[in-house]
Order: sequence, then C-alpha cells, then structure tokens
Amino acid sequence: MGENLVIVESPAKAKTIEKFLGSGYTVKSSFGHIRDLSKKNLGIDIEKGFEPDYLISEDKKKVVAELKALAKKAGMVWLASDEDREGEAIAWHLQEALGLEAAKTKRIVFHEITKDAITNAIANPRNVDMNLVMAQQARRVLDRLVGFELSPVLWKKVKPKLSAGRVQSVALRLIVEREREIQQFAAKSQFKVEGVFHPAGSDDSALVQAEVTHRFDNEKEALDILEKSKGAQFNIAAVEEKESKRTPPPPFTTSTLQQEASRKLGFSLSQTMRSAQNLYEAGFITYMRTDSVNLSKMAISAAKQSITELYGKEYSKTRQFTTKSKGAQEAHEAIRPTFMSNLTIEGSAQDKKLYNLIWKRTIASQMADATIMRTQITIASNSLDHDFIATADRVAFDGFLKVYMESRDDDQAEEEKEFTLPALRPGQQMEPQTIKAVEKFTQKPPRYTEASLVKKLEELGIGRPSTYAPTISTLTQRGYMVKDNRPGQERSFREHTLTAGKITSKTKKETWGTEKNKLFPEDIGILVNDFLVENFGPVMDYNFTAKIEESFDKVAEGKVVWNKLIADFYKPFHKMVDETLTVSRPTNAERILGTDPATGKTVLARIGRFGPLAQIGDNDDPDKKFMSLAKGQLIETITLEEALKLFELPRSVGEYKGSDITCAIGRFGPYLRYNGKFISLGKENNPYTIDLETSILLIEAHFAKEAQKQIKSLPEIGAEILNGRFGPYIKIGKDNYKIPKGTDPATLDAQTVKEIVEKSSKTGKPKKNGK
DNA sequence: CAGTGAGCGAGCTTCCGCTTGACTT
Repeated sequence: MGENLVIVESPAKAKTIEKFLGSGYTVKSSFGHIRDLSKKNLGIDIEKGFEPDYLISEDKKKVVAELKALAKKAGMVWLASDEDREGEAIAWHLQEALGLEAAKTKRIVFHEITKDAITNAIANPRNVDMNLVMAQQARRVLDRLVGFELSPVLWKKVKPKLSAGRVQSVALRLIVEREREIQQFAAKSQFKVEGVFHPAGSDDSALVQAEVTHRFDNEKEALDILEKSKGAQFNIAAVEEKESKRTPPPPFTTSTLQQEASRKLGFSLSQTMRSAQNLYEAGFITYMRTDSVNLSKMAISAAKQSITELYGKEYSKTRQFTTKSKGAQEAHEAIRPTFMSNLTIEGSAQDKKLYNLIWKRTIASQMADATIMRTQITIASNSLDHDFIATADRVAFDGFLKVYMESRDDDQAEEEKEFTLPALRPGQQMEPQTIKAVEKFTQKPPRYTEASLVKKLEELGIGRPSTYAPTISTLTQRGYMVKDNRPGQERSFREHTLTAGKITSKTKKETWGTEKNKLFPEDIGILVNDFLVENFGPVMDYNFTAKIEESFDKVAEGKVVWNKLIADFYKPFHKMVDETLTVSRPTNAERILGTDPATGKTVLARIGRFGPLAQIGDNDDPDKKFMSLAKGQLIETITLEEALKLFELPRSVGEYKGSDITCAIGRFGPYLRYNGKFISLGKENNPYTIDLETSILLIEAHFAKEAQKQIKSLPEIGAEILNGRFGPYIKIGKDNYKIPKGTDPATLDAQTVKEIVEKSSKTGKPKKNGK
C-alpha cells in the first residue's frame, strides 16, 4: 500500500496517472460527485439560510467506504479532482465525507495528463478553495430550488410527472419559438436570372455559368431581362482575381464534436458520446467532456511531427487556440488523440469513424492556412441594367483542407464545388447559350437538430458538456418534443428560358421542406412553455443563466456571500410560484376550429387525458366524439378540414373472401386491418382513398411474404422455424430462440429443437413480452 | 398499429452536474 493516496474523478484517468507517478502512490477515482442534496424532499433548509442537506449518493456508498479505508492508511491524501467549480466541490465533499485531517490533505490540479503537468502539480499543492466551493453550492441550491418548485406547479396545473428547470425549460423555449417562427414565416417568391455563355466564335466547350446577383421581386422584371437579352451583345466587362486565406477550425470540444459527428457521420448525441466514451476508456483519446480548445505542448509537437512526416514541412503551422464560449471552465484539454501517430484504431466501425474525425480535426488545427484564388468575371451588355457575374474558387494551396473541411448546418447551403473558368480577357465578346429566369423562394428558419440545439445552448452559456445530451433526452422523455422526419410538400414554380432567340415558359414542381432528424415541439411542450414564459418570465429569459453565472463568479472571488445571493433570487421567485398556484384555473390549450357542416356542432382541438385530440361537440355535449391528432399535427396549427378528416377513419374498404377490410392510421402510419392482421399501406397509398382492388393486392403480397418467411413448421411441439431480420430462428408461442451456429435450419426436427430450447432456457431467461 | 376522454383519491413524480457500469433487447 502506497504512502500517498491520489483521488481523481475518472477511473480511466486514475489508471494513466498511476503509471506516471509510479511506486509510493495509489491513484483512485471518486466517479464524479459523491454527495448530493437529499432527494426525498427539497434538501434545503430555507429557514436556516438555505442550509443544504447533503447525503452520500446511494451508488457511491461503496466507493466512499473504500476511499475512507485507503485514506486512513495513507500518509497523505491528494485531492486531484478537476480544476473547475464542480471539481473543487468534489474535493471538498471528499474532505468532509472521508473525514480527512487538514494536515494530511492537499489539493492539486492539472488540466492536461502529462508527466510534467502531474509532477508539477504535486510540487505545488494548495488548500481547497472554499469560495469556489460555495459558488458551486450556490449553483446547486439554485438549480434545486428552481427545479423542485417549478415542477410541482406543472403537476398541479398541467399534468403529473412533468418537469421544469433552469436549463431544460430554456432549451424547450428555443424549440417552441423556432417552430412558431417557422409557422409564421411566409415564403417570398423571387426570380433569379442565370445564364450560360461561351466566347463568341468558339465551340461550346468553354462554358461560363453566370448569374445576376440582384433578385427580382416579380416575374415581369425578370422576363424583361430575357426580352432585352434577345439579340443583345454581351462582352466581358471585367476579370478579377483575389487571393484569400482560410484558417482551420480549433480542435474539438464536446459541443463541436457533437455537431460535426452529427453533420458528417449522422450520429445522434448519445451515439457520439457513447462512442467517445469507448475511445476514452481504451486510451485512444483525451477526455470527451470538455469546453476547452487548448492542446498540450506535447500534443502540439506530436501533431507537428505527424504533419511533417505525412504531408511535408510546408503543411505544418502550430497554433494555440483560445476558448470563446460563455462560461467555459476549461478543466481539461480539447478532445484529441492521445497519440497523434495513431492514424487508425481498433474498435467498432462507429468508434473508428469517430476517431478518424477527431484525428483529422486535431491535425488540421495544427496545419497551414489554405490559399484560395477567387476569380470573378463580369459579363455585361449595353441593353441591360444588370451584369452577369461568374465566380470560381481555385485552391492555390490546400493547407489544412488536405485533411479536413468543417461542415455547415444550413441544409440548403450550396455544395462548395470547384469548377474552372476558361481563360477570358476584358472586352472579349460572349454569346449566351441559354438565359433562365427561375422562381426561387426565401428559406424559412431551419428547425433545430440535436446538435444545432446544443450549439445554441452553448452560445447562450446554458448547460455544460456533461449535460447537453441528457438535457435533450429529458425533453424527449417528458413528451415536450420529438426528433422526427417529415415529408416535404410540393409546390410549383415558374421558369422562363431564352434559347436561340425564343422564350419558353414552364410551370415546374419541386419538393420543399423535407425534414430529417429535426426537433419538433409537441402540444404538451408548447403548453408547458407558454405557461412557464407567462408566469416565470425572469427564469425563462435566455440571459438568466449568463447573469446568474456572473453572480456565481462573484461568490468564487469572495465578493458575495453565497446564501445572500440565493436569498435575493428566492424571494421574488417564490412569490411567483405562490401567485401562480393561487390562480385556480388549470391550464389547457383549447382551440375552436369551426363548425362541423354535417351536424352543426363545434369542432375543437385540445389536450385530453391521453394526449392531443380533435373533438366534435362541446365539452358538455354527451354525444361528443373524439379522435387523437395524427403525427405532425399540432393544436395550434390544425385546420377545421384536417380535423374533420380525422373522423373519416377507420374506414371500411370492402370485403375479401368473406372478411372485412378496414383502413386506419396507427402509430407506424396507415394500415389495413384484415382478419386481425395489420398490413402497412406504405407511402404510395392514401388511407382516405385506397380502393378495394389495391387493398386486395396489398393483402395478397403480405401473405406471400409471410409464407416465404416460414422455413419449416413443427406442429407436434408448436414450433416454427422462421426467417427473421437477423437470420433464421425458432418461434414457440411468444418466445424466440437462437439457432446454434453451423446448424442448417431446414434439417431441424422436433427433438433438436427441444434440446435447443432447454439449453437456452438454462442460460437466458425467456423474454418478457412487456414494455 | 385500439380506444380511452372519469370530481372515491394513496403516494408518487421533479432539478443540474460530476462520473460509470448493470441491466436487458
């Protein structure tokens, strides 16, 4: 047993550090926070100056007991939790919970895991900074007060089990307000004029694509350009070439990693974090929950060496980035490979892809600027008021672009493609091949993705690297929002083309507004948001966190006493809670949509016991009818026609072989019901209009497929051998069993199946067919 | 993959941040 006990937060970190420190040091991990406010009640004694009631967390009792025993034997305990507010608090809680003597305890910090940093830390110990600890306590107490006073208001006024909090409620507000911006957005029609030219007298191989930068608000103006272009003389008015530099983006933080993994690899937040955790635990990357873009000296020089070896000296340029994001605590390095010389790693396909992304981003951050030559050609005509402009970018020196290019969020952003322009000189005559006036529509604001929401939260200084992914999953779990795909809508646009002196006009169709993996608010989320914004404005303010963080900083500097800060916040806040509770009317979004032409009754949409619904008849009408709203429909935006349409289903399609066929929309989309079976309609068929003939075809196709699924039937033991998604398997009643490798499923008999079932029930338990 | 849409009313729900497993499917 070592003389010295070092306690860090993460077990993976403990392992590495133990190697650096060698004999005489035992390094253990606390696995994060070990104590927290009591969960049973508020955990805060408001009367006694907001005194916190700390308890050792249930899942940490074992760790604490172990650390306590080790601390007793150690000559010196080194508290080496992270160098930030939370880390300081962990150190203090350890000191308290382990009962450490002051003379036997030292606090050390390092924000990179290198031998130098660690030995340096050991040589420069300090005491626990109580101002910083109290700043954390203020943060913790405030979050508990907000969360545990607001949530019960929602239970009473809206629905049980809902939640509200400083971070999640503002994130929800972003989603709801963006949705409203989109609903209120009216696309404006504009005309874009573009032309394809070639030098006069030359063949068509030297084509130049150019466009008029001005957008025309009406069709007439745009057509006018085409008219004037008929027989017009065009020539090159200017050829300009400009050089520009592009610098690489900084290495990854949690937030930028989540964004790029989402854009480039299509990973969800949780996929990214799970994969990063794997890489971290395997020792391939540094810590994955960080807000810092800092790289250690060692990493920078390793990157320099790799770049020089792989691409040459001219590609290397060492850089140190500085963190700009609000409220960053910078306890760790940026996310980077532990060894830059590892170009690839062993692991799952997902882990490999993520590692590759991290490697490229880190390497790129230490590479030279790219030099881009932009050529701009102006084509003008005396007959026209507007010039045509052609631009082309040429990479003169690729620099960091050799390995990495950052992606962008806006899905409509045009691909940056490189095309070359033919060599042209001013004054040269040009001939138009075609000139087009195309109708374009202004773009609505984009819906958030998980990753772009994180980006926004980080900009506002709301939430921390360890909470981005959990916050977003909480909003989903509460039913406040969904990550979803939505089909686009069709719209027509006008296009006029001038070719060979003749103008042709067409109306074309395009699909717009297709959404993939975007965040949509649900009715309950909209309701909760509006309720919170109306009654708790100050807490729902986008700047609330930023402002309160300034106060926490003052506590950390020793300028403000923590519970004075809390008292100042709590008094007006609690008053808002009390006042809201005395407003007796429970909140329920209800919208009158109009009158049902068939019955003359009122049609309305509201939230019912089981979610949003459409209703024909007033609430006190004993014969009122209900239908749940369909996926994608909101109380706020559903129309009378859409609501009435809901009542057309389920619909009888007809009869086939003596059984009824009905059609309806379920959780997984439209389906046919026939003899107790559900048959999906697919995208091509409309549940409101599908006819008997098409339905029969679908049913027949379904049965044909079912038959194919079956390999063998063993009725004597009630077993069936089926072809499933993961290959053949045995099905008995509701239980499924794997077939051992190397067995041909077609040769299975009752006896062998029995044996397989017996064996598998010994190892695994039969699957429960529950939720 | 339906249909439910309600004054008997227990006991429960919930926050943010720091960390990993221990569980199934």
